Amino acid sequence: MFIKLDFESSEPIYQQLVFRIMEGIAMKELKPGDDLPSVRSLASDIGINLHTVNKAYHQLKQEGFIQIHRQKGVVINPDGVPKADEQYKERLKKNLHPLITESICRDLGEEEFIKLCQTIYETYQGGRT
Amino acid sequence: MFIKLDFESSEPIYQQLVFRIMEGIAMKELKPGDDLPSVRSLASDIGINLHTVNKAYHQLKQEGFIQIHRQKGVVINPDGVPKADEQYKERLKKNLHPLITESICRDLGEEEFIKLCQTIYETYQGGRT
Amino acid sequence: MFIKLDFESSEPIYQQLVFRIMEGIAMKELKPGDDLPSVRSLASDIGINLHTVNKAYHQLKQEGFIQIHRQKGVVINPDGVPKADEQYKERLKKNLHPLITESICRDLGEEEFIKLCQTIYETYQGGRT
Amino acid sequence: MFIKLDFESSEPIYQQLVFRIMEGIAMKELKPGDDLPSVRSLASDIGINLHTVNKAYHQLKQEGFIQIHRQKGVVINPDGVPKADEQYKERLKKNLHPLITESICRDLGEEEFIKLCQTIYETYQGGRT
DNA sequence: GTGGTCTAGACCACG
DNA sequence: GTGGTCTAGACCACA
Repeated sequence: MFIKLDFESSEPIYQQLVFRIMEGIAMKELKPGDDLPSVRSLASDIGINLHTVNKAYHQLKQEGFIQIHRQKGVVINPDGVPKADEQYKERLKKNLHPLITESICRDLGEEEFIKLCQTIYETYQGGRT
Repeated sequence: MFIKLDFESSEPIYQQLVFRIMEGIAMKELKPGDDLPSVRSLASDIGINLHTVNKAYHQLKQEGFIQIHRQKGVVINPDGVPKADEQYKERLKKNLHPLITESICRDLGEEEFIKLCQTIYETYQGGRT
Repeated sequence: MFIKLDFESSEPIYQQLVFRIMEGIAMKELKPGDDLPSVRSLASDIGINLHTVNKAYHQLKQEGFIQIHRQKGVVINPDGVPKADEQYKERLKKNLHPLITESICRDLGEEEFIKLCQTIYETYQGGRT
Repeated sequence: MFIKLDFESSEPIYQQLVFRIMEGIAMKELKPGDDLPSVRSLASDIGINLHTVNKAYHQLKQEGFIQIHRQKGVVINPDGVPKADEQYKERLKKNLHPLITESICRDLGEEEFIKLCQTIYETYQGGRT
């Protein structure tokens, strides 16, 4: 797990962290049951405050990606991550909408948009090599 | 132009407003050269602060969607909206990335994801009905 | 809204605060749409840190009791509080279980236990007088 | 005595253990004078730390449920478990209060709440089957 | 050692 | 003035 954050970005650090960990899961670098570093060690590794890590972990817990055991630490949800349900699809749609709207305005066609998505999907094709 | 904002959303009002106007353009309800309501009238129509409308307009101007003339008012850029360039594609990719990452985690396949995008694209197919 | 907390208690302050606000709702002192004090003012009123209030508010938001508007402040969910669903009943049962278990051990009969519950329910009978 | 603990729960292990043993007593599986496993054997049976079992035992002793003899081991209090006194009722009430408060907020009526309690009481009706 | 809680103080975006 | 974020540092319960 190499975690690289962009401290210049307006995206909150804890949010970036959430996505970096999701990336690890999508990449199969992190598998159900795997340990995650403790809030303290991860915080000091990245050079951020432990509360920031905590917030990221709690959001991931909230969404069912990880489990937090009081004294033992943090693990990827051994039962696997919750599947996409209707609620998630709605959320996804709502997030996708403005991106597509602007793309249409800028004359970026459906085919090209989808090709772009596929490019990103390919990033995850092989998983860890 | 019916503009509906979600005041409960965590998305800033001005940002929502920007996208609503982009939607109008994508829907062909707003065409190059068309007038937009003045800051004042739009603000009072929607019932929001002047500054909020102002911020939205300036962001749209900044991105080349509209022109703001001191006395004549606000119009959709008569030369049309700037096309998608590499810089935009990069931005789009960056925004798309986390959405795709989470979808993969949640086992939402590429096909389904793309189908979802197409569903949204269809919304704009006919333009205003 | 008079909010009294027990700083000696082992129950976290933010948790107590959550229940005090729920009490206000149960008592009909707080009705859907009502404003709640800002995190800062409530914190200084009670004499605790604003982060503690924040945590309480976010838990209430999470459970659908309140809405947090970025700049406008905090209100009781205008659509009313979410009804008890199966999930809640399960949680309630799980919380009730040990209480009943110990009561049985201590020879406190079902009738007396229920009478005790009724006593508490009566507290809320009239609402605010 | 089958003891099942939920290591994912936020409830401390020793607390869960206390309630499991109370459950045994409420179920009449454990009767006054009965032996309990030694700290060591119970800990290794369940796969938890010695200290954790110790803490649970001492809490039970503190409340008069069990007796701990240096060499003879641990037994359920031969004089029976202490009856519910006023102090216990106060504690019970305090624990019940927030559960009832939230139930009222969620529109779960008194009748249904009591029915739920009765359901739990029934679990103990027949004792061990 | 772990996470949970609380405090204190700071800066920022928003409206 | 509002909530959102981040930092820093402290104490506690648990195992």
